[in-house]
Amino acid sequence: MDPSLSTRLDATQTNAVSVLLPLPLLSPYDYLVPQDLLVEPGSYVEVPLGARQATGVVWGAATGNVNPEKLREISAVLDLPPMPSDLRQFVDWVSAYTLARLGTVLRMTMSVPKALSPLKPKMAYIVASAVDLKNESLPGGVRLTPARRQVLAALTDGAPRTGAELAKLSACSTAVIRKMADAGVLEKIAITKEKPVGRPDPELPGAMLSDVQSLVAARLSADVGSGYSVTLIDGVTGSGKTEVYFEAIATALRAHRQVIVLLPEIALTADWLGRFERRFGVHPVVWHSDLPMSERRRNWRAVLCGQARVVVGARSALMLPYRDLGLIVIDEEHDPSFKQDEGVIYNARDMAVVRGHIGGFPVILASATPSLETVDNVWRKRYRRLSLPERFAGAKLPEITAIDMRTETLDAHSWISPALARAVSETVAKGEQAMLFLNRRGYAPLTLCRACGHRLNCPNCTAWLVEHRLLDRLQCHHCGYSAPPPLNCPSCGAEGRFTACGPGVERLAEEARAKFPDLQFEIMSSDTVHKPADAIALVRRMEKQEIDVLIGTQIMAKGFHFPTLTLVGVIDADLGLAGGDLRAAERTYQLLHQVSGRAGRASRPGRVLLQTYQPEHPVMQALVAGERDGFVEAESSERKQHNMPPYGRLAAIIISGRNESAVDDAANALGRSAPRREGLTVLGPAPAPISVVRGRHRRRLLMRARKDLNIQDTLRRWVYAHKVTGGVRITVDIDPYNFM
DNA sequence: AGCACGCCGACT
DNA sequence: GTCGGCGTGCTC
Repeated sequence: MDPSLSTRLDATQTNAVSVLLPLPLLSPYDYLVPQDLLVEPGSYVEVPLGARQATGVVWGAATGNVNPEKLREISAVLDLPPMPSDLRQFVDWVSAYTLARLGTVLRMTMSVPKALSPLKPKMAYIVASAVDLKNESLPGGVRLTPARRQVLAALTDGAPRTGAELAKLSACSTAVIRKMADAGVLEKIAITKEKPVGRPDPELPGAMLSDVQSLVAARLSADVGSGYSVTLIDGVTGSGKTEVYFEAIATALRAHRQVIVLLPEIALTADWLGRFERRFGVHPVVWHSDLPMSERRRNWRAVLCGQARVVVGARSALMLPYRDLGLIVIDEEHDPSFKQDEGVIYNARDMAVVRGHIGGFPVILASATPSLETVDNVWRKRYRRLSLPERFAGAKLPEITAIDMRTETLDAHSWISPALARAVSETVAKGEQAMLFLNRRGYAPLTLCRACGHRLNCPNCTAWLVEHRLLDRLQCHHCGYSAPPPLNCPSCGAEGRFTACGPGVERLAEEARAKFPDLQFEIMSSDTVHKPADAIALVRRMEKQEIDVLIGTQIMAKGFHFPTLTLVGVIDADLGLAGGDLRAAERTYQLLHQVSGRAGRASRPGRVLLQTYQPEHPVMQALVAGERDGFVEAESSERKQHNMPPYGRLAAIIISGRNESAVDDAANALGRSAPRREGLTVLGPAPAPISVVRGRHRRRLLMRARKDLNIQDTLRRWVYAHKVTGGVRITVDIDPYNFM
């Protein structure tokens, strides 16, 4: 043993531990453990920090890298089960991989500070022991009025009720109750009741599965409890992926293991929850960003204490303190929304696999259009693939045709080609419905002045303002800026000379209404559908055939089932291909495939028309020919050639700040000191494509490295050796998806 | 994240 | 002369 270490341990009497705090700190702090406190790794503790108290987690042995005389004592151990060790390992791993500070990653797991302390007790009433209900004799000569009789009746089961509950049950005012308490008829007690979360029942009958589905379900179930594995369920839309992974969930439940299901935010629909409830008898515990505080609190505690058995949510559900996690399902694994772009920048799909590896349990990825990253892992035999090739109940995949827009003649300010218009008429004439897809919100993406050519742009960002005619406002989709449309041009002062350029869904709806005055149209975008209830209402109206044509953005693409929808028209199939995004082609393919899947989901066959100016593009060719695998292989060899992910590593370094020259200086300094070594290139600095967002100027550097190089080490030595001032911030994005 | 310290503009 | 803006730095 190192003698200096032993004296140091003696000096601190060895009863010190390290405590990680949910603050932007790089490492844990050491604290003394008082004799009367019992702590273990993972204990949630309260510690003094400067002048205040903070809650943290015991991370392990003392680090010993601070003067022992500076150490202060842990104040209290919270009355909670300790943070499980696999979650602590996971926090360490995520921090090391993403280069986010350790304390910042811990904070994601402690996102509900109120959940750490016990619920504050409420006052409730029970019948006083002196009251004899049989003889109706009340103490202190209190008369038994009808209202008072009602109150006593509401309490006969012995359960305490709050004043408000009791007043409601017995249809009287709280004054009656207070009076009865004062007279000694009721007794006031403190209660801390927490509504328990539902317990899913795996033994309820599941859906009828086809032979292939049963086989896949059985193989997934066999994995549960036998260690780490990753399986891709590769199944076309409507092949019953959900019902199949439900059986794996049932197996995990029988084995008393907790389960996470991650869904893209917009796929967490009433439809999905309904299917879960039909299979397991209750709603799952849900977790997403706009959950009310009381529910967040309850769910967080239910996860830690083990009452929550299945948690369904967006990516942040991965960071909750599960005590016996045994299965993670990532539905729509290819979806780009699993990548978090702010704060701790991470990809929930990849981190879920890591969590499965640390915890030693299976991870299931499901998709009809798996990401190239995942397919490559299948090819390299790191993941297993199970295929569901058939649409359930005999439904056929839609036929996809391209409309060559170069040969169609369209009027000015018109985006629906004659060919598509004909298809809409035919479809509606058969008593079926159509969908027009345009992935652009609002009326028009650009407004310009015909007098001087000025473009209306956002005061905080280098972006155009999007006109939203339904709201009569101009909006910036990058920072949320919103203003009424001006009368005069801010540049030349000309009045009423503005002209809208390009279509959004609102403008498309205007054209469609003019072309088909007898049909019913409805717009579906995040502007018209805010709550799940809005979506349910819309689905109902579709089912009742009150809508002939649905016009919308990508929120229509997922999780909705419209039985008599048989035509999908894609207005601008090329839209996502512009811009130098590494995954533009892959993403466009996935999105258009997804939207196409809305057509003909029941007994009637569907068809899809893609309006494109480049029908020879590999994405269009693959969609039309139904050649998904060929497309993925072509995309793969393209990426391989350029050493792009998944065949090389990528990291973006973003330098931002309000002072443009300070940002430039910092970016140039980073560029000059970029590491030079074999197998590694650094590009930039260059202004970000949207160079100002929310008033912050941004420059980017891009690092590309061979797969066997440890880019985190390189980045730490390079980027974090720079100290920046003047409000400049440096962010590192490992495996970037967003190049804006 | 808080909170204190510290150095430059408009007020009792 | 002070009050106060929030930039920088520290908390075991």
